[in-house]
Amino acid sequence: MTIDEQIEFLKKGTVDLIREDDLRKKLERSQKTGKPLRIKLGLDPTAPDIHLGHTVVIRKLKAFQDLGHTVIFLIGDFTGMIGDPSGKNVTRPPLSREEVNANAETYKQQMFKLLDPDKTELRFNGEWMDKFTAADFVKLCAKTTVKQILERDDFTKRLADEKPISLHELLYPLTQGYDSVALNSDVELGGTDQKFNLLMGRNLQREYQMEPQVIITTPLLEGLDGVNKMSKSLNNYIGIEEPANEIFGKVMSISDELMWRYYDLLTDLTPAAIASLRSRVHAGENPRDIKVDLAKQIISDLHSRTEADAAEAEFVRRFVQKEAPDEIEVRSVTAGRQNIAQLLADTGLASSKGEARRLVEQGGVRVNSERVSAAGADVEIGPEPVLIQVGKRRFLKIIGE
RNA sequence: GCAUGGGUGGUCGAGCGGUCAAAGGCAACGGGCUGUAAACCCGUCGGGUUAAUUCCCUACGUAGGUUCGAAUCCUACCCCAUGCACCA
Repeated sequence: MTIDEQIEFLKKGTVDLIREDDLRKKLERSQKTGKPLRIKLGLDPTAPDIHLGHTVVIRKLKAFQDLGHTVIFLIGDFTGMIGDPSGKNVTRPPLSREEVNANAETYKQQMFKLLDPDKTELRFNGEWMDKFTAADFVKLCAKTTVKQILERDDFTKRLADEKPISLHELLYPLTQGYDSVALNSDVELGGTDQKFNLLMGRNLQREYQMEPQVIITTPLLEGLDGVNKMSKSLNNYIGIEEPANEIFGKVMSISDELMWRYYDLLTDLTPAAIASLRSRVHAGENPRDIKVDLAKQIISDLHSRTEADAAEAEFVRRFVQKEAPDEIEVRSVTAGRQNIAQLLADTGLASSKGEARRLVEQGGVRVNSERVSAAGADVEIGPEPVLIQVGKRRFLKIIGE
């Protein structure tokens, strides 16, 4: 690829590239000297549960790797104590060395589903931050101004809303920025929400007489609801380690509109290819089929092509032909006649008896595929397994003993 | 420390002596429509109990109190936010 093509490739699906000229210079130099660029991605030491939202930026890292550059995961074990300012969870208890290491392992394991381990470095900012003395820290603080820090959107807003800002939160961008100095990074990636922090790294490098890093931001992926950003706490996410069937189902439940967004950010299709899919839908093709392809592509990346095919087959059987799933958990209870509501509560299919009653009354419960209409109904539990279904997706087989 | 405003169900947020298991929104769950789309519509949404919207228990920061009766009033305490205290 020519440098121009590389830049096009790297730019795809990004929001900010600051600055393109700097990137060009770095790429050219790297090509000439054969020295790979150092691409940094900062990670929180907690929550090692990566979901599809994170993969947007990971895919971009992969793009750099494919061009021969080195990816550096920077685990913010020190900054983790601060917590990225967001108004909530302003301080977090420091994690132990063991916990941090365990989380780092999980990161690796999950990240390497997409990335090449040989071109990846894993670092901790504790390496240098733990050695910082109070004097060092003061010197670091001297590199910026209060006004500059308060420039950050989040702070500006909270100030205006009379919401609290803890002093230490102001230090977050500073320590994160310093990591770029310590790592001598050429490029730092992050979500658009990280733009301020990334720029801080650029500024600090300049303060430390270094060549400033290029920053690239990727959009925040909308969650399954299509509105909020994908996050675990909103429960609108697809985890990177979820079983293929789950992923398939979740992808199929997104809106047609959101599907295009996912195509843009989560597949390797070129913009032109995506446009042609769009025109097929315009021409009357069922968007469902296009969505099936999307689901399969995502699963292929995270699992394998075979699993993607299997997930599709299972999906068709379950939801198109409305048959029971392949594998259903079997539970045994005391044999005999049992009240249906009590049974649902006992087996955990409903969280309480009242809840169970409601489910039955609303027609959400089937026993051996027959809808149960009265909460007072009894079910005979014998040696033959009884199939209980709650809603569309919860199944359990019960045998009496 | 002082002043002011706050602490309500998963969450946001109303209620400010009875009709409050507590409006409304969001989330969640079930049903309908469908492509398990989304949107939309209907219903449910503390726990137990009943033939029943029947009765009981738990719940509005914590602990006491006033009252026939308190999420609502009083007292103490805890917690949170903002402002004030220096420059003036």
